[in-house]
Amino acid sequence: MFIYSQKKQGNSTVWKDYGEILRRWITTVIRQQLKDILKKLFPEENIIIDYVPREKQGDYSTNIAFKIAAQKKMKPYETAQEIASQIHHPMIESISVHKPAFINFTISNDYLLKKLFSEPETINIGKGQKIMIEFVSANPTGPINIASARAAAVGESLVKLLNRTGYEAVSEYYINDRGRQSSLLAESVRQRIGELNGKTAEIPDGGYHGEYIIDLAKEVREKGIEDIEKIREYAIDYFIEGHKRILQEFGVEFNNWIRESSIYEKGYVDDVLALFQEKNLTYVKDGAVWLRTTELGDKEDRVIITSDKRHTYLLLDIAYHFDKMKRQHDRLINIWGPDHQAQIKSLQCGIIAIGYPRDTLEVLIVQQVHLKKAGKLIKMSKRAGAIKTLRELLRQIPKDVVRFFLLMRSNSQHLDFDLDLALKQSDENPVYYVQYAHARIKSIIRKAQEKGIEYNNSFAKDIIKKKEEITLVKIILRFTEVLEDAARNYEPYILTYYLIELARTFHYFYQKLRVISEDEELTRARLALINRTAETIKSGLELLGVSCPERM
RNA sequence: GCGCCCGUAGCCCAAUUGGAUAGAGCAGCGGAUUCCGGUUCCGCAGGUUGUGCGUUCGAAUCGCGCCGGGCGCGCCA
Repeated sequence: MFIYSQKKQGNSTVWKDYGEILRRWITTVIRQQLKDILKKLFPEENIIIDYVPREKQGDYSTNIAFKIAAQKKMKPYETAQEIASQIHHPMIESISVHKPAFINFTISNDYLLKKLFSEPETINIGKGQKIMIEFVSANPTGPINIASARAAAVGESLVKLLNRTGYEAVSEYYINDRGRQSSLLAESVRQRIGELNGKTAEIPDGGYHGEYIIDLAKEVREKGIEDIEKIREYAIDYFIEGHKRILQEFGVEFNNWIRESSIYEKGYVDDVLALFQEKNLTYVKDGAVWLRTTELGDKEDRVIITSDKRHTYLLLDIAYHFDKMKRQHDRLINIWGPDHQAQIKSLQCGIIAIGYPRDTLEVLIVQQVHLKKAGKLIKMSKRAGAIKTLRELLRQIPKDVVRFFLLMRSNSQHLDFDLDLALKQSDENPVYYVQYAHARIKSIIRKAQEKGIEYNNSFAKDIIKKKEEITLVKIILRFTEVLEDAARNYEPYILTYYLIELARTFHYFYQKLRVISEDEELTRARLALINRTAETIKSGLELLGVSCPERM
């Protein structure tokens, strides 16, 4: 193994401008800085910076030597040594070359600590791009179920993550307030009203059987509403209000609620049809109007107007996305359940048809949620009354736990929601584990204040040097990198896992070292350190929509 | 039949998106703590990454074929 220590080389020109360079670089994420350094040496290459596996020497690592060696037909290990010898930077304490050809960087403690206590970074991977995320958009024909709850948790967290990383992101909820489903709803309610009046209810095919319809019917009867159109209106408002209330209770608020009917009112359905006509993208077959989606990459052409002159959901969806783009968004993200997976392609073709690039729209499929109790999955049938709703879930499990649990898996993973674990208020429950770390820190800080100990971020940085301290410093500094990864991948769970690890690292630190001691200088430094830890936990939980109490 | 997702320790899941000796938690066994919050920490044990080929310096990750599980595939939304 080769080690190049920059200090030993005593390169005075490198070190002369240390202060200046430090000020200039300090606001950039470490991983990005290393990328920039290597980019100067290899402008053509896609530089990849990894974390060094635990128990290995160094903090960050690059595989660039493998690629260069392959290109130039050189030996990887020697190439790595040569590259390593060319890199000098004040933040790098030492560079080492390992086995096949990894180049590892160890960041200097001094630099890490100065960075930790400098101004918080503003991350800007989004560069002000305007993104709209549409999610939940549950039909106003029944209560919000648990699958939608997951979409709500993911969507809201994503909006926050994207805004935190330099995008301008907003959320939207789309309401299907017209069309077949709402007609069936209205008729189902009318039948139930009839039943309340002593007749036999005849729920239409595809209608709604749930008991919640009976509650609604009682209300409608009370108000004396009889006209079917008025019933439809009332029923839709009833559910929308219910959705708003429960989502608010869940901590999810949308920037905008938009109704399908408003798309019609703006004339966008006709505009879109005219646009298709103009581009010769439609034709009539079997009395229906078809969109030539095959020409845009779909498997088959799709019907947009049925032979009995009804508009299909696809046409409406395209018109709705036309509306979204009219509102000056650079990109659109939709969060859908797996049952809608087959529609992605058609809609993206629609996006092209109205004149935007295919990747303007990205659809995230968030997989289903299964409830688990006593080690067994609870069967969720779509039959009336058997649906597990968000409301029911929130009656049993605290909001914070539900949010956290729903963000513990990657979007594409099926999620088993363990009700027994969720109910436990012990360290087995990861939400409390993370919150407890924060509360414990706050308790220590209160204790210090009672003793009249003042602390701030300006202390001699070489006081912090124990292994447990430095490990904590490093993991806190990774926070911004984690936010980038989570935002780039649209995966809040990356942040969830990070917070558990951060809490674990703190608990370990706490177990090994005392914060408040006889050594006043050290006490002040450690108070500053744990205070940064608490701030990071709080900031992370906030992005997940989970609260962060001072005491528990 | 076709499309998408998934398969990793007894259980539930990670693995920096192609990197180094595959890691946490739970369950099991054994320890720590006069103390700033014991809702904490440490150790032990646990693996042919469903399976077979292939791609390359390097594969849990990529490609093809099987096996197993889930969800879709309307002139419904």
